[in-house]
Amino acid sequence: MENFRENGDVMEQEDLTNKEYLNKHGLKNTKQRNLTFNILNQAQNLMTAEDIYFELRKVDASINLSTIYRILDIFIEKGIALKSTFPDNNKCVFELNRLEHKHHLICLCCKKIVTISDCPLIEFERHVEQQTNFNIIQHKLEMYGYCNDCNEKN
Amino acid sequence: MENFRENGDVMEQEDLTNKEYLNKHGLKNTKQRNLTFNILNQAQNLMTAEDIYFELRKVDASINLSTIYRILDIFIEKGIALKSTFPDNNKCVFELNRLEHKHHLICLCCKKIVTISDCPLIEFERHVEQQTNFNIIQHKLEMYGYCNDCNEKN
DNA sequence: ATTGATGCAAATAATTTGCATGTAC
DNA sequence: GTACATGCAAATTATTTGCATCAAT
Repeated sequence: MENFRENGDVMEQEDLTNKEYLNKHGLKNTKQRNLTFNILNQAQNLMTAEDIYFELRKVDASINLSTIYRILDIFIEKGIALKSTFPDNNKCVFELNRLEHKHHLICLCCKKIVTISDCPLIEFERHVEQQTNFNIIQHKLEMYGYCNDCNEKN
Repeated sequence: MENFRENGDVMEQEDLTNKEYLNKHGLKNTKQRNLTFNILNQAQNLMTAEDIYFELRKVDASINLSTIYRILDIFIEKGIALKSTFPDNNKCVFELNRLEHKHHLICLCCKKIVTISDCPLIEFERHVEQQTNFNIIQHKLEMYGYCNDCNEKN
């Protein structure tokens, strides 16, 4: 039911098994990658490598944190996942690269993160593709400011 | 000569001394903050905390790296500066929050970073402000894909 | 059979912190 | 004078790496 962006095309994840999806990206279909993909796919929020690790340990106690890092690196290189950092802490957070993606608005004062569903960038992406000859497959937009509560307090 | 975004308004940096600018943000005007601001203001590229540190040491050998980190934290909290991380290495890079800002397009394969001068987000920012009651003062947009060279190789 | 992936343990390196001293207001 | 900023040294912690073993193709 989820849509993924795939080299400029829309790809229906339900059309492919995880194995097919991984193989398509030149990746072996290992248990660890499969599980990591599933966790990210089900995630409601951005997850740190450790969050993913703790989830995976529930399923398989032998899994290792450095494996998660290696999987995330390769997912990022393939454009399967996206990595961000937010002010406040320096952990990285990860999410799948989806067609139906969200952006984030962060309060610089209280660090509250608000999710924005609209995305104004579809056309702009095309424009940049033509201008640069890149094949663009994802983007990340973060907006920063002060929320109403913090504005009123100051 | 540089324009800075300041609580939704455009502010001409040349109108204010660094001291006035820092004070306006509730910050004491210390030598270290003043120098850090100048370095970031003159920077052509994104700088790491260490880059800034090495530049500052040319001017004042007694300056300390942890001070730079503290200054950057506070600049970020005030919306004076912006922090990013790129795939490949996990150092953070910093830049001033300018009206005339750039965005980045990154090749997931060779990690090349291309600078995009257009920004399609001015109106969208207003829209999100109304929707969320935030006072938005900056944003960060990164696009990811594969460059022409890497596409041809694969 | 081959190539690449994983677990483990140890290393690395970026960033943070406690505290005594210094400095802007 | 007071409140906050800095330098220093030490601590923390996220992330990476080398290597032997294991698993997918």
